Amino acid sequence: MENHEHSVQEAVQEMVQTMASKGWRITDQRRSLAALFAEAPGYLSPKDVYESMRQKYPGVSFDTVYRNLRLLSEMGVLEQFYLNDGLKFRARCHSHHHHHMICLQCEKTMPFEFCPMKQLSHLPDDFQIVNHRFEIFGYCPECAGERAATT
Amino acid sequence: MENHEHSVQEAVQEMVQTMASKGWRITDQRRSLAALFAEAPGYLSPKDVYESMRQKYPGVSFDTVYRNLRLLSEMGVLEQFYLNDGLKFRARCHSHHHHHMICLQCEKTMPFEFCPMKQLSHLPDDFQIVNHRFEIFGYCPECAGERAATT
DNA sequence: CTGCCTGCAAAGGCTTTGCATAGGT
DNA sequence: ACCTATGCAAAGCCTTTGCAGGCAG
Repeated sequence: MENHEHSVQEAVQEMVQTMASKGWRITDQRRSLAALFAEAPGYLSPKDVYESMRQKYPGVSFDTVYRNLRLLSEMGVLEQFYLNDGLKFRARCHSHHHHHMICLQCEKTMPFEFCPMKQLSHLPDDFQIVNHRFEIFGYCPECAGERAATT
Repeated sequence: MENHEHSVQEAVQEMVQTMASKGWRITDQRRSLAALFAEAPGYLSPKDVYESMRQKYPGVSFDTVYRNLRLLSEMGVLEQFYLNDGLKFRARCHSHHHHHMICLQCEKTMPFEFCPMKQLSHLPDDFQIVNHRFEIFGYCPECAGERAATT
């Protein structure tokens, strides 16, 4: 939309190349799917994806959407997340490690740099850490504004 | 099992009283359900709960389990959590604020005190924070041992 | 041309809902 | 006695699977 136009293109290319490198066929739909996630500011449900794809491919079916979401997740291009109202997907961040603030209304995500694991000490040291999760939920500036206005 | 026998009883009482105070009937099954969660060291799936309840009440039905899990969640007695393999429940911690380490194998949870929000500064201050989530995933001492032994 | 990808249809899980009966208050 | 909670059955999602035809490589 603004000046990240370039990185969106890059992201699509990266996803497509990942698919191709694993021997998957690059269909129009899969390219569109990659573009959809590259541009999405937040999480998308299978239904969101279906609705969105249907505008361009009226005959698209739910099972194809599910198949590709699943495959893209298994391959690490997308990441799954259970928000309160079900399973959602977003492009996985391949850049440096960071965490997100997630808007409870529009589900847009905003990255921030602080990682609690750096500060963390004296845990029981016999617990073998594999990964972690840290998210802050709330309302983004736009949604917070709306809510304040209508209340 | 050991010396937290007392607090388990207390927890059951607390849950039962919460139900009663909202005008709900205290059936044997609901009391058992409360006991089940008071004693559970980690997360339970609806199926786990069903299997467990069935031992005591062979005629129990899945829909009753779901109904009560839902009601207890809405009332704040239980909390829901999507682990990788589906929706799970556990008794909500009513004590002081803390976070958990969660074992990827046995799904047992272990509390710890560190909260990243205390350390957190310079987030975009126009994001209106509502709540947050911080979990560390890995293997608990027992499961880590098993894994090391069998590998 | 070959074999994966798609759309269709149907099945599979998990969860919810409607109704008559059992049971708490 | 009243009214909620339960069990049964069926329906409702959401997601996956099997199959024949279409399309990328």
